Amino acid sequence: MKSTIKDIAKLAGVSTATVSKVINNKDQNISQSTRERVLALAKEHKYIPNRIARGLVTRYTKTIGLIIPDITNPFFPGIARGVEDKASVEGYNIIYCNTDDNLDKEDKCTSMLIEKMVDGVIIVASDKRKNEFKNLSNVYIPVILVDRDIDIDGIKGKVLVDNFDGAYQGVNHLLSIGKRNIVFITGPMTTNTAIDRLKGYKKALEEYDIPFKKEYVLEGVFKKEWGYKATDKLIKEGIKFDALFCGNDLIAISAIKALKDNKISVPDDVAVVGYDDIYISTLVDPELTTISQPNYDMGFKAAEMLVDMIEERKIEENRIVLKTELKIRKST
Amino acid sequence: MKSTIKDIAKLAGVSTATVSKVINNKDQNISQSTRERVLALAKEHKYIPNRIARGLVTRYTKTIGLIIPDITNPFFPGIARGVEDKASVEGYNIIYCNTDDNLDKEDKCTSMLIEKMVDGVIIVASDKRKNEFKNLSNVYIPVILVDRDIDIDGIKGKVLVDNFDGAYQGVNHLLSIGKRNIVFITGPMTTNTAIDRLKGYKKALEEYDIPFKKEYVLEGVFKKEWGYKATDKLIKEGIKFDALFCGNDLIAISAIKALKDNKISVPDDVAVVGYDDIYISTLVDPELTTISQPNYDMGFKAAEMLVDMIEERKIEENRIVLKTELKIRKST
DNA sequence: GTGAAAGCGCTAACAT
DNA sequence: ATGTTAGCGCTTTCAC
Repeated sequence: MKSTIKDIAKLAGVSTATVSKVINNKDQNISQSTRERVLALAKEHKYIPNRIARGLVTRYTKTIGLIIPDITNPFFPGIARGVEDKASVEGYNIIYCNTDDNLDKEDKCTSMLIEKMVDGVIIVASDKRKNEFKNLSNVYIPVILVDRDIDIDGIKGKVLVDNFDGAYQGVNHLLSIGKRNIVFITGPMTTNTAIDRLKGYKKALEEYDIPFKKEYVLEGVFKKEWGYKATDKLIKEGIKFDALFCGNDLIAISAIKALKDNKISVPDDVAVVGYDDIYISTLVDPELTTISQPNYDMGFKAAEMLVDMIEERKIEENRIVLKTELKIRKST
Repeated sequence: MKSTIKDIAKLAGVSTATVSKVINNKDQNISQSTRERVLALAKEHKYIPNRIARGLVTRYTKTIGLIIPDITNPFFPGIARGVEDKASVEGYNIIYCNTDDNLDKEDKCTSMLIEKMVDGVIIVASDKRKNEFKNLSNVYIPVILVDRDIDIDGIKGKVLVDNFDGAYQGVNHLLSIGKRNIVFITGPMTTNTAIDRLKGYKKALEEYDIPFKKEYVLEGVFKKEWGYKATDKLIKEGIKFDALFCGNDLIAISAIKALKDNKISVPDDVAVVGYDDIYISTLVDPELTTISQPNYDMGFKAAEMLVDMIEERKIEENRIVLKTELKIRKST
């Protein structure tokens, strides 16, 4: 049977208050002898403190909530791992939920997290969200937004990635290797992510005095099917292009597939740049040139910021924008 | 400010006991009028019950622990998602930890989970583990092992995959298309997973009256680097082979890369079969023939079994072995 | 039908 | 240097 603080107190012949003090090594006013006795007994009887009970009185559970769209999407495990790594060294556990970018599920998650008294939450929120998280509004725990820059009331911090610069780098690279007809196969333009990247795309073109053509922007979804479909359509419609700048690696990889199926060589005829640098991008043929996103770092930084907030340490920045990195490989 | 059961009780002019009863809709002996009044007040004041407090008295927190080696490894997100999906419909949350197959981290995780009073745990445990989880031994919560079949005391259930049959199917397929010199590039033979697959490999050969050659078994690690290295070595050493049966898709994909780099065509010269069916296996060129593992189902079934145990429902089976499925694609 | 009281395991003043 | 007490928010038994 699990032993409680009472058991240890009784065995040591002291009060529970004393045991509590030595377990949490608070207060130096405990004699060395009782301290040792208590510690020895605790060890002997495999005493594991009950954090639930502790949390009820201290109001801190040492648990943080992590809400992401879908752990099965290769973009998110890096974030989840970064969060957990930092959280665990700080003594926190992670309760994680998937939302499929569904607002109802997000609300359900936040509600459950509140019930469980998490100390804070990290969320990759749906772009569809326009208003605050209703469950989080009347509760004073810090909430950090990751990856998606959405304007929501009550958000205490953000950890983002510079999408403008990322796209700029990718397109600039294509231009620098002589490509001039660069098609941008993007996800939904309702998201800041896609909007910022389009800006970066335009900026790069501008610097090379290349007029922007809106028929070179293909708006779809961030899924692999879209890459194939979009590329196939370009070819069938006879649109002239010599490069593809893709909204993510999945799109890029399936675009390459479409090109191959149409006997168009990569990178000679058409160069392809992806986005994300999911780790299979080095496994495809040709290896994919892509914009590497610091997912792990995003998670890590978010956890760091959150813990700092929870423990009321001084926060340097409550909006961190991480840089992406262009990885030049064989597809360009 | 968050309202408590006391607040609602005061507002409704009843005792906390009454509020508790209506919130948990226990006991029919509550008049319709008070029930409605309480419910209305709870809604109006956004009352969210505190499960931490509740857990302290009921001994159930509606939380389960999920311990996996590394969420960043494409094999695990499917399991994690399956677990969460089933758990959440049953009203449970997931606390997740990564262990990197490190026994110390596993022990640390289990200890934290006990501190947080989880109702049960699902674990993909390290093959290195020989003895029971010490933190879980004197606490009476169910523990379910997933994917790796390890003999540990105190385990209440297992959800596994038929590795013998999976390997048998893969090798049998290679034989059926006329391949006779089939190399098995595997992970460490210290794991039941690898051992069972070797058995399946042998069985298939036997049925075709092909003698087993131990130089056709290359033992390494379940990482992509190993696939390239092993294949490269085979070629350099001039070993004759016409098929590769790989321990996982990462190995297979990088093996294909090595073949291509050596101008060996896939599948004509050498056919390749992977294992796992991580979703990029349809994105590589050629699309990979592989053994599809029911990861999501494993997680889902494990959560189902665990919740059944926690809620003391009748358990049909405490050892589930799921079937794999051969996906024939372009690499064979 | 409803409430009073005890208690889950723990911590935090405040005494002593 | 240690103990007493109250209480975190909730459920549960038993009494009315």
